[in-house]
Amino acid sequence: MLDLKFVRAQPELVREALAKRRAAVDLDGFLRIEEQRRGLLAETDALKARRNKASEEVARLKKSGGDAAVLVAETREVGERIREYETRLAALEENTRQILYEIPNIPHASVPVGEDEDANTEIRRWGEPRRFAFPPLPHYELGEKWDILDFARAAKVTGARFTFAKGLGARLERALISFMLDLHAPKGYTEILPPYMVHRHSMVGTGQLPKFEDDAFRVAGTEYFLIPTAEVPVTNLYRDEILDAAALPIYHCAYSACFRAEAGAAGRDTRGLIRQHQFNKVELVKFSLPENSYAELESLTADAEAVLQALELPYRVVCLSTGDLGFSSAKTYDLEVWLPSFDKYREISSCSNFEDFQARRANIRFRRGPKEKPEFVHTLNGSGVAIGRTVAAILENCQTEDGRIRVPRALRPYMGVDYIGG
RNA sequence: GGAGGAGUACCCAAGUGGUGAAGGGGUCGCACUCGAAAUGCGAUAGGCCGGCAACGGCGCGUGGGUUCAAUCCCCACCUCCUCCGCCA
Repeated sequence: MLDLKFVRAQPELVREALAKRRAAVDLDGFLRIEEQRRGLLAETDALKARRNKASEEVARLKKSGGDAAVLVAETREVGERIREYETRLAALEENTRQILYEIPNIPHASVPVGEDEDANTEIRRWGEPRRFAFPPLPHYELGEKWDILDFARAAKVTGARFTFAKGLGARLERALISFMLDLHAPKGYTEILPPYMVHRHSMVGTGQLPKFEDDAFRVAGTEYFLIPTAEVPVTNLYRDEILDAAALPIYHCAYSACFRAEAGAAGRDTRGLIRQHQFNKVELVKFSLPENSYAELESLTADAEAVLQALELPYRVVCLSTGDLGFSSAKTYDLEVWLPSFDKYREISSCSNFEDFQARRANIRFRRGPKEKPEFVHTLNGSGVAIGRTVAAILENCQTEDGRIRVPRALRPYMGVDYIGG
């Protein structure tokens, strides 16, 4: 959520930012309603001031044995007008809040301007895509070949976009989770195992709602949502709190299952592990002083990259353009891992600085000193990294000519084997 | 799921319809002190909204209601505690 005062003071800046994002928001309409709201609020407050004064007078009269009947009758009318004004005010407030909740964040000045992912800029590459002396198999064929991934039975038991991992496949998921958490912990990330369901307010807090309700799974008969990422519960950990500046920055890492309805993704990535309704992910979340958040974004991205480097998986870092940037983010680096079967780099991590956009929604603040006014923290997060896509990347990048999978050295202590298959 | 109890500030806690929401601890400031402790004095309901400001409004878990006026009365909900039931 943007700062209402900022929107009012700098509407042209906001308009420009929205245009860069190709976001359609009726800013003039919003400002008009917002002005009405403030006018009505002032009138309502004035009426309330009158009523408060009159009530005090009634109390005084009654105490001294006087007759307050006339004043009471007068004030009753004021009360009725207040009620009427408040009803109209509530409607206007609901209106402005709804619009404000659906205005995306303003991209940082360093974000490349462009319509879509074609305008993303490559920042750096690590590793060399391997040249295969044989035609590499896609991960889903390798997974079925060694009976470590079972898509058919998952479809039978649950439906499309679900998977059973079996044997060393299940072990590989578990190994990756442990490996990643163990890698992040020494860098100051306190591990969190969060609830996999949250209420509506938390989804609003991080920006998934109200605009993207179709993308989320709602548990029928409840107000709970399955989390699309651990970002939601972990960022909301400190909602409605005022943190001590000395406690910042706060780093958390969290493993969770993630659930996504993938609305609008029909026909895309239908095979394999790339796009599932349920997948595992280790997430990194930071709470930072505003002045440090861009430095924190760089180190967060480096911490996510460390995972791929340790697993010897070639990747590149791209900076998302204004047209490709997520709703809540001011700046995002995607890590894209090399996937031989696609002959392409595919997203495996997304590292973002949300500045105070989520903090304002979730009301997460900090205080610099005992007498200082609270300020909003900056929140950041990044996948560190998506487990399912890492499994896909390992199977494809580490396959041998006979179709076995050479386990990356860093993972062997967790796997207990050097090869999968054979 | 059932029965009972409770939610007031950083913590404990009083307040049962009427101007300022007691008191204590803690914290901050000042005094005393070489310094600290102890002591004394003072401050301390955060915060949010509107306003250039003066100031006004909101705020006792949340949302409604009754009333000229609600921390207080009524209704619903949320959370926590105790007991019962069920349960990995």
